[in-house]
Amino acid sequence: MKQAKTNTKERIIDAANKLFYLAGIRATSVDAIAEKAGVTKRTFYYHFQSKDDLIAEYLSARDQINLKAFKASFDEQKGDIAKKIRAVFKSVLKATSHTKWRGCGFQRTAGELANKPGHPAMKAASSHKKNVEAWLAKEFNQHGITNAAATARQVFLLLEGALSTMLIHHDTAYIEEAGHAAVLLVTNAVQH
Amino acid sequence: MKQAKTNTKERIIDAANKLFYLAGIRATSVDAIAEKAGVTKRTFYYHFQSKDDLIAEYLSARDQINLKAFKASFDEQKGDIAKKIRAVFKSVLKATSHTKWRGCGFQRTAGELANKPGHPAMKAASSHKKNVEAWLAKEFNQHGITNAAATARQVFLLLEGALSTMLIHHDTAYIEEAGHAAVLLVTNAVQH
DNA sequence: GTCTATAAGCCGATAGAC
DNA sequence: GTCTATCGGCTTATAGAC
Repeated sequence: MKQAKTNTKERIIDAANKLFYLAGIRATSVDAIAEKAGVTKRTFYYHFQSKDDLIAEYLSARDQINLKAFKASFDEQKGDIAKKIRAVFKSVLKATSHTKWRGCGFQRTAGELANKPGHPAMKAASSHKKNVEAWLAKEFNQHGITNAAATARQVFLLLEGALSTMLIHHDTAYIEEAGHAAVLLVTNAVQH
Repeated sequence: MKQAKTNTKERIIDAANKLFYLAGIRATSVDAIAEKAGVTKRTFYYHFQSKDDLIAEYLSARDQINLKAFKASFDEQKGDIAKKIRAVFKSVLKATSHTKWRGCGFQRTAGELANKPGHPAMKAASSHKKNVEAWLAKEFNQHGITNAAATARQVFLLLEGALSTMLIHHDTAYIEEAGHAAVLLVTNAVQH
């Protein structure tokens, strides 16, 4: 029945999410995913056309989850736009402080697929990052920042740089410094 | 004789450099590297203990090459610190405009090895990024910026964010916006 | 829709010759 | 220091049964 089909597919995506994020896409075999999901490979290939197909679905499923986390930390913080941005970076600091944190899954997947620009997972990564930047631009615009698009891009770049660097150095001081710079740029933009 | 040994080893590293950067570390086989270098696998394993060994040497060899490129664009530009930083971002714009550009090799390698924190290649990536940041801090300090370390880190984060994002979007507008923000932060820091 | 079994090939690494 | 040959295992994906 339909119910069972959906559960199985979601269980496979859940397993892929954990394994892909932990060890990377190419280092994770279909065998390992099927085993973790508790299904055989035959079942796996019933639900997914190929491993590439699963990779794309894995990233697409992460898009709204990550975006909602950003929005939540922003919306929950009361005060001016500088305070709200500070809250966003603080929530990233908290997320990246976990020992299980292994960088940004979108960045890492894009890195692994760098030689396949048309890959659906690459499009999913691009789409997600555009969504984050567009959300920032929308909020900045609503908070009276005239050059909202440019400022949003600058804040976005600081965030991405910190995510990338913290994967390499495992030092949360980078997201803090990124937050300081972001607040500086936003405050500066409000006054113009 | 020693001469021949050195040439062979360098030829293998050259081949690895091209293939690793093009397709990624895990997607590149030792077979493919040996073939491109024009040696057999037996010869490969005479010069390198393992594939992991080669990965580390590949990144270590890139450290000074990249760093010198940064320094050159900075030193060649005459004028104040803002102009020099603008020149650095402009040189990155030029480098990332090539169709063969596939992101930052250090970021991509670190992403693939995210689950192996002690891997020598991860240490090489960390070391390289620290060198870039430390070089910026040194220059900022010499150019009379009081909070040189913090400003250097902010500029570094903008650079890293742009490199990461351009791999995903293939849009050089990001390095331009990063450059604008960097100049803004540096100019602001000079005045304090 | 899920199972067992297996294809066909590529992976990193090694053996022995010279 | 470089060659040919090959190991054992893992890879994505498929075949046929129920």
